Amino acid sequence: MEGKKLISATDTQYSSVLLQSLNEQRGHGLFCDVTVIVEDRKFRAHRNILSASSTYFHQLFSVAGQVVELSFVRAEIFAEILNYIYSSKIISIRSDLLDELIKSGQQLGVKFIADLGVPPPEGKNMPSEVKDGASETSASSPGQKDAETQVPVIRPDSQEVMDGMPVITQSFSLHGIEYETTKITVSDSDDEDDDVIFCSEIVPPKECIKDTNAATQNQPCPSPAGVSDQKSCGSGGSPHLTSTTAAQKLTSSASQLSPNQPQSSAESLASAAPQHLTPNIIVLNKPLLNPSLGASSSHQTHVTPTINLLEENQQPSNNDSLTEVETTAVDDEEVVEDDVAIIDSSSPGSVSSSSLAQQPSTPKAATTEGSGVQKKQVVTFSQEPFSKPGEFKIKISDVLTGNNKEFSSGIASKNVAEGQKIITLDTATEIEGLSTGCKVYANIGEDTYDIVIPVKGDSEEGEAKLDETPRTSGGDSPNRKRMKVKHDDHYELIVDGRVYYICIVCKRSYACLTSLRRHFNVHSWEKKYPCRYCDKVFALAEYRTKHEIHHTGERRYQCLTCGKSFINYQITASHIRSVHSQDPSGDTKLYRLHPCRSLQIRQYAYITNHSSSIPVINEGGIVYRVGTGKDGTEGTTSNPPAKQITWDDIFIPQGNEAIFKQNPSEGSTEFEFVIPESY
DNA sequence: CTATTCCTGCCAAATCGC
DNA sequence: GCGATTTGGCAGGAATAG
Repeated sequence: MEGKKLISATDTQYSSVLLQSLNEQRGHGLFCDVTVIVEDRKFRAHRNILSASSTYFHQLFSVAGQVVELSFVRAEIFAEILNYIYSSKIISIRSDLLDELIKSGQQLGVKFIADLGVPPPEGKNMPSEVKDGASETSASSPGQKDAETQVPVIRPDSQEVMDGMPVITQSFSLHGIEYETTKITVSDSDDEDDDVIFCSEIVPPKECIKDTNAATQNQPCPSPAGVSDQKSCGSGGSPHLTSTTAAQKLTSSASQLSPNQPQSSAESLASAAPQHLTPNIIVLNKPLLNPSLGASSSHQTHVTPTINLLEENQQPSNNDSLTEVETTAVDDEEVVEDDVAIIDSSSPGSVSSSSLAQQPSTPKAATTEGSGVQKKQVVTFSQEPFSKPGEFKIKISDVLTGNNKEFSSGIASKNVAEGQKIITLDTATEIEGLSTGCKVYANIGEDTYDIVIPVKGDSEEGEAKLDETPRTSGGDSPNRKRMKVKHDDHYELIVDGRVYYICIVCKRSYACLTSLRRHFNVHSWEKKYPCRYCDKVFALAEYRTKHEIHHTGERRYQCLTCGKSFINYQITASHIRSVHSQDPSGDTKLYRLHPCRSLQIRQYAYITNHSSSIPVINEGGIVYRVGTGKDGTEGTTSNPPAKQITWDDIFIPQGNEAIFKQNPSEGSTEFEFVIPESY
């Protein structure tokens, strides 16, 4: 016994080194597994880090996919918060942004930042004073240069650190630095993109992300990942280029996690709920369903689900409307107990109403939606005075929609006010299955709306399939029976028994899941469809096909009245309408669609990452299929393998009149076509 | 105004999985 | 072999560009 000792060793540097390493990884995009879209910026990060630092993300990632979007925080603020999460420091934030930072910290459940707004007990330096001090120091601040060094100094005893001197408490240090507009404007130009991840390019974050009013204007490209693959795709068939910049909201509030005492938590909820409202939130608490989750199991969870579905055409100019809504909609109080942060980032119901009322801040868009801009907003919030777990009001703000007629009819019938409708439900009747397919039932009058978040279990991605059927109890979506689900790419909104699939990224709704899947590739670029004749890459096979038609010049649409052939339906229809004054979409077929000769239809050949199937065209104009598809016969589903396509194959005349005339606008590509001039 | 592109419901063919 | 699922084409309306 003697001589045996227990030895403990603590690496005091470990945590900081670890954090630094993680931050470096973030900077290089290494192992980042989530993209947070804020305004039109994208932030790559690690789920674990975010969820460990933020109760909001902790909740959100129990249901969300790899792409989440926050609409209640501005990008520059979120950048600061993210920097803090990865560095434990808040560096050089403008004093006038501090309030917003604190508020966002509260919303996100980042305790440290949220606490900046809480007066420290007994005479410690108050962040509010800090803020004031910082702002005051703008006039005369002797110590600011030093403050720039950002060396935190812990001073256990409170000292007066006003007048621009760094304000330091036991738990944090905060420097007040004079903010110079011009200076910031200059510096942010390089810092601004620090956390913005476009495509696969990741710039290591620097520590100073300063404000810029023009921050959102300097985004180099609002395109989603994968755009870089598009090289010179230009306007020709690159729909993805415009797809993710809209003000889209996927937010989730931090629900309330209370410590062991159910009653106290209920009380806290009861006290907090009347004052708080969570705007556009999906809150799904794993602890609620899975008591085996360590610490979570000891907490009672209050869920404040809000689902905000907004859909609109990708009009960057509209981005702000809802963002403003969110930022104004939170007036938090925070209940913190011990180590468990209990965040109620919900907001007063009145604010919610205002948030919805602000929606018309884009009245123009709202009223034009009839032609295609679609907004669907479903917001649930706690019943104010009677808030109990599971009891919510749901508001549906729906701006219609040219496409989803049924959807609009279902909701729109509720009320219509200049395109925007706000529906307030009395109660939501049930919330269950939150972590594995959150399901929200909302009774609106006689109609029942089901909101389903079909999260695919714990699947990382790409493999979850089947097995999920029991997740949604109602058998609402037969399509999901054996659906292979590769991503958490959508929500399901069930309106009167009809299932609508909502893209999690842009919130577009689809009546068909296949349509959504097809669409989602615009965001994910999981599949890429390269043109076989040029560098262009498309997110949809059809776009590529149509584009390639322009290379080949084939005219498959033939007017039955005059025999003229056209390259696509639109031209054909236009011709029929203008020349023959007939309706091409009528019952009588006024045109004929010839089989595609130049292209191998139905190829099931696409590339995911490595493009190896782009044909090579030799000098003789012969197209060699290089590489193989799934089965080794790329593009030859219906043709013998290794078939060579020649330009003669491409320009086989169609019948007697199919003599192609190369339209300068459509066929003058990089290839020389020998085309008869007579047509 | 015209041409072009984008979008999405629908459909059929190809493929997958049992 | 069969049903389910995936894939891509088509129609036709809407949006956008010139």
